[in-house]
Amino acid sequence: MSTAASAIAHIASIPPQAYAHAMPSGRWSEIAKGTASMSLNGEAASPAQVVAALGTPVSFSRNSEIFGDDQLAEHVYVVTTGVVRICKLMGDGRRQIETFCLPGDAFGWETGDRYRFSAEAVSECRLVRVKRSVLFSRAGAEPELACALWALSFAELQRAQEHLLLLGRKTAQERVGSFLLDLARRAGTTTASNVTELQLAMSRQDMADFLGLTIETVSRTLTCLEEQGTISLPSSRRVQLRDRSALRRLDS
Amino acid sequence: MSTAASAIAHIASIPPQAYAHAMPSGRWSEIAKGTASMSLNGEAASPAQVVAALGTPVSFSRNSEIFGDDQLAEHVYVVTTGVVRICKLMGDGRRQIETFCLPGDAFGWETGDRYRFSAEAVSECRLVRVKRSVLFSRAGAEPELACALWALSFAELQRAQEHLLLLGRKTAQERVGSFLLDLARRAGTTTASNVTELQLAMSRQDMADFLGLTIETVSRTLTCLEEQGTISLPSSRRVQLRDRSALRRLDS
DNA sequence: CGGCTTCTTGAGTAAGTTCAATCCAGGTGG
DNA sequence: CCACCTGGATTGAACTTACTCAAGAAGCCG
Repeated sequence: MSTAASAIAHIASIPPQAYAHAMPSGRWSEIAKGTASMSLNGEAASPAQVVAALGTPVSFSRNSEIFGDDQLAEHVYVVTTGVVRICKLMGDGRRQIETFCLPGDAFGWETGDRYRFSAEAVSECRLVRVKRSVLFSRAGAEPELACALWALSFAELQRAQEHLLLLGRKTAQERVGSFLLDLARRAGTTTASNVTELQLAMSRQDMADFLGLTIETVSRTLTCLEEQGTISLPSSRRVQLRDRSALRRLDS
Repeated sequence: MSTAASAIAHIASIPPQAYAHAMPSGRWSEIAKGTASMSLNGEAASPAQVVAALGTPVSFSRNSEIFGDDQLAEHVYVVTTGVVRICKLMGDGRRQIETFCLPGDAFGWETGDRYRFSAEAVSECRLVRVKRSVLFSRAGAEPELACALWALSFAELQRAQEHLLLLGRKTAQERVGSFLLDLARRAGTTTASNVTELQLAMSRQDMADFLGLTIETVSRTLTCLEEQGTISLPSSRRVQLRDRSALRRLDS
């Protein structure tokens, strides 16, 4: 299979959008009206697909680094399968995970010439890598692409803003509850018995660094939610949401 | 003075950029190269000015609401003078201030049709109000405007990402220190004796809700920094940065 | 079955919160 | 001019939540 053909296969498999509710993107003129759609070779396409069409597929293995902090920023990435963590490190080793990128999410946006954080594969993952120079030089001539860039980075902004409230003002229970609900919305599968189940790609340490807690607090909080009957934990990486209203109460 | 003429006066007084270091914006084709500039009637212009050129000036008095959470999102705003706080509220009254907008900053970005937070004037302030419908319908035809929109909302994203690290992983001292340094960079004035002085437009409560702390902790932390000789507090709303290296150590 | 990593649990501690007094600056009115 | 009032800021003491340190348990893979 040629690189181009394989890229097309990748693009087709990019899901509609992990954050669809926050992404009524499309042509600029349509954002104002709230109706919006994009196209790619005549087919309807999400912003992620419009961007991914300009790149080539790449794969990364579990825990490998996609790019490092302060590295020259040459590419933007769109996730096809798997999970990526975007993190910032402090001098003494404290780590904050800014976000987990799921299929359909894009990362690596910069206005400067260097990345301001690092990106690592949480699980095996397949991405589409797009040259920034290609993206930006084309955006000038293609309003639809420009709009897609805006929509994708704007989705990041919304996510970050929600996360500020979580980190600034929520309790440990609320943080874990919000996290589970968010993951369920973006990547949950609902079983026959109407129970939503989650496969956690990330470790407890990753969750802790995302939620601004310690690994022990995350573990204890999950146990506590299980004792309350809000969730069940068939195994440490699998979570079933038993009482969504209780979780939603935690989400505020 | 006609509205148009007064708008032009406003635009001219919008500062280069509060977050200049994060905004090498300009034409799309130039972002990739790292060189970039915009123009307005032949004059060089910042993204904020390009956007503000399409709006009309408005004023708000201290503590008045500019728009509320869940309100119909019809406008984007650019700050000319004064300070605006962008906040999210939880059901029980807990508040998180996402950001303080200073002259040159823009706020009110949305992809949906409603605001997802409220905006209030911290001090008397003058803004330029731009219709979203105008902005977006023009962006399709004017790549330079599209680029300005992207640059402005991207500046917000970078600020939010920095703030995530602060809220997730920093101690009270580090939070207050980072906050003071950030304000100094964006709005500080350096006196003859080479001491940077800040005028705080916001109350201790605002600072607390921005930093994810309580009002008492903010107050105690400032007192503590003063006792260490890092800052001095001629009055509760004026801060002098005495030992910047100590502050930078806190900023990590 | 070791030998590894990851996760859980427990006990003690510390950072920051809560509640409750002041304190202080800046208007207002006598 | 000064007493009074008011909203914001500071300080103190007790308390709580989440952290730290330490020990086990549970998976996972050779």
